[in-house]
Amino acid sequence: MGPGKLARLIKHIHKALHDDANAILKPYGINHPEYNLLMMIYGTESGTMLPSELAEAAGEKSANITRLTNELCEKGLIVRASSAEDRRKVELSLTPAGLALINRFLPDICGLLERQGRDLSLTEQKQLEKLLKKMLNGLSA
Amino acid sequence: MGPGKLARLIKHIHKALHDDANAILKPYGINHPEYNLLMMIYGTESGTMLPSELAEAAGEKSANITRLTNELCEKGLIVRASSAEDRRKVELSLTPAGLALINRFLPDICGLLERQGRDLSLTEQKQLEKLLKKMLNGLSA
DNA sequence: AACATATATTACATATATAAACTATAACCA
DNA sequence: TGGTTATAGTTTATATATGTAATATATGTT
Repeated sequence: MGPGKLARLIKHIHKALHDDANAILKPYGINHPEYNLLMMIYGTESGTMLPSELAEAAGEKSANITRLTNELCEKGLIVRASSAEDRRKVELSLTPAGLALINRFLPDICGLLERQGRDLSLTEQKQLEKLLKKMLNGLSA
Repeated sequence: MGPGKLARLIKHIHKALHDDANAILKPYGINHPEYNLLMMIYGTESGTMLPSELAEAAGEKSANITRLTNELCEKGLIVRASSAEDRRKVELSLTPAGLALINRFLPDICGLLERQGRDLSLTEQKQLEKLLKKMLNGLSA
């Protein structure tokens, strides 16, 4: 195998995923990083996440999280509330408008996800996920 | 599988690969995108590539290629020469200094590539490459 | 010659990374 | 208690990276 071949493949796929997602999300007024944050909050039990948790999960720097969450707040999609137990912490949660937006773009996103996986069987997707996880283990992150 | 799980894995791996490569390359005065361009020219038969070919192969916009190749020119690692057959075209090739730099950082890079694959057997690496290629087919790029 | 196309660059706008300083709160400990 | 240190998040400034659109130049076409 050519040196760095896996790295190049990953780069191309990452770019394609990013561009496709941005194209779909643009009509909804958000970009891919903002979408990721919304979906992470959406996916929690409690309905809230801390900026530090988002930074960890999204692989972004805290300064970027502040910028991105500022944008989401200005758009009225999420709100900040200081935690009752530890008032240094900031709990981020979806507004009704944020939830409504998710429900509006979800069909489009599901279509995208389906297209992304259409060339792989379910078994292959599982296998790919397993291998990627294994690969990630060996890396600095 | 959670929706977008593959996309998140790809994102994290891409970031880790990018950061690791940048850390290794920094002492040599170049970054990961610049390294990619050098290695692509290095890998050709003719020893030269056009900006448009680099853009295609690297998945970068042509404006980015101009910027990156400017930097490489200023560092004396590559040179521009207008093509004899079609003077719109610009042929990019390595200088002796560029070639020497590649030979200097190659051992470090090989070490990195080995570490990146250390958690996967050769069979698994082949399998992963196959699945990634298949996935890339379904994407817009 | 006039027009359309291809290639690369330029100028501008946006996005992201990095690092330092700052606010507020919490934890610790003598 | 009072004083120190640590943590969470934001803010600010700066640097780097990338994307978009318009421009210049060369080529091909009719």
